[in-house]
Amino acid sequence: MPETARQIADDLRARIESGDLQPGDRLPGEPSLVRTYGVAKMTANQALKILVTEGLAYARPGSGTYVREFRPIRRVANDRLSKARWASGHSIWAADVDRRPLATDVQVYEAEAPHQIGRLLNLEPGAPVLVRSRKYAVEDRPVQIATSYLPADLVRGTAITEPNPGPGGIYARLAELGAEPVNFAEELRARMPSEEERAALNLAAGTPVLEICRTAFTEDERPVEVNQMLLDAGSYVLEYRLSS
Amino acid sequence: MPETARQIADDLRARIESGDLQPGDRLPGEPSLVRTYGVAKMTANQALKILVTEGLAYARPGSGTYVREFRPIRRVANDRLSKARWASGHSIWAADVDRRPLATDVQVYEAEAPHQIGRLLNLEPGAPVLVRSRKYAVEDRPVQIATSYLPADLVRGTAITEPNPGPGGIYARLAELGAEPVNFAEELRARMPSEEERAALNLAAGTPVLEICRTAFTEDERPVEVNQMLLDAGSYVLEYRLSS
DNA sequence: TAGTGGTCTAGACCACTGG
DNA sequence: CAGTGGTCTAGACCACTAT
Repeated sequence: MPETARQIADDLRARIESGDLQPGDRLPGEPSLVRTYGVAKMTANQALKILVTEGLAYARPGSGTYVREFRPIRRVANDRLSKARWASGHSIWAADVDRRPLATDVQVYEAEAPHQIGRLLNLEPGAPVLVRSRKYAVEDRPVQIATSYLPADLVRGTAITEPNPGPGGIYARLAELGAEPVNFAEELRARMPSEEERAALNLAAGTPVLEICRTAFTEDERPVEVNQMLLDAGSYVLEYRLSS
Repeated sequence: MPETARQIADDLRARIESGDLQPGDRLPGEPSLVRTYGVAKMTANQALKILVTEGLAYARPGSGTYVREFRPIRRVANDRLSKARWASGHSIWAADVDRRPLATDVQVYEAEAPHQIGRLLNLEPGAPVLVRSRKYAVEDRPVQIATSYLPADLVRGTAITEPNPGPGGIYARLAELGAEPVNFAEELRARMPSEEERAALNLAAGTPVLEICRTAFTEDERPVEVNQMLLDAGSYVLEYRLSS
């Protein structure tokens, strides 16, 4: 009787979705599945692996396979409108408030603009950019990697070239330079991570990433920053507020 | 020498990322991998399966395993700002223009408001809602499922209850009712699809979905529509434009 | 008909966890 | 220490594709 691994996975999935198995609960182990379904150990292994790749469970070698939990961080893209009375407190996904990611591993250096980035920033090919890359973590768990690119000619000699750019962050410093970002364009896509990305974000199998490319523009429509972000999709809910 | 399947997958992934293997190209088959790496057939199979679950390849049983392509549709969430001169033509991901998804399988019916939806619409528990569900497809390939919920008391007896609501769509009809949506809140999340979702969107393994919940508000901050969307992440790039 | 991916078995060894 | 998941082998059968 083929199709056995999928069958077993279906059974377990049903038990998860029905609430019979709660987040954090331990699933029946491989030996248990071998006994109750009369299959080979590897088939039991594959059944569990299906749930892991679906993001419904995670395996802890030597211990067991467990139902995964989903407690996302809320990222509100739009700051000014966020105080609007509409859409306050009305969210479909529960999210922990005040679990704010903290920046770590800040690295700042100058480099030649990558092709795509230079194009977004309206720079000549090969022009220098300031690169600010950092990782964000919550409770020691990495949740996001971000890399900002700014025209080197614009920011050289300012606090933006420091790992800690001072109060208000780099946007405050840009404002002091007469280049305050006021408009933003975000491009967003979801996909499975590469092996390096999996390692860098310490992702469980079956977790997609959200890739965001945000370009910041001044009042006179000049692009002054490109920020490329990679988010652990299992840790985030994004929120956008739009008018008109 | 363990770790073999991952090694093989790494080799193939490198060849894909280097451009040695182009999108659409056929990967070395299982028998070929068995010969060149001296492994068991099942190990070769698992190596290929790793690339499939990573979304880098897809398998066509009886034919071969091929490198996947990524030609997304661009979805611009914000309409009014979309004509801004900033952020025009500056996109990081190439996307086909004019591959517009078409709605199919439109179903309209009245039902009791699901718990979460009722909350978002500020309705009494158990209040009736009009449900409009439809599927969107491009070139016969399904790319999105969308379900809208509107307060039944508001829209009963209007063209909104028809599968085809007329020119301008349901928002034009809402405007005629004095309930024009002008503000929107979108919550967004990426995850792996369930089995049903995989089937409904005809998704390849290793393709995440984007789940979007959009609430529409009138000028006087009244929620009038909740639209729940499920997108094939491999088919979409989302764009948001923000001010201030 | 030959080749392909999909799946299963029965047994094996490993590294790790937890009491 | 026993129990867990992770992986590999060698062989098998199936349904499908392409020629």
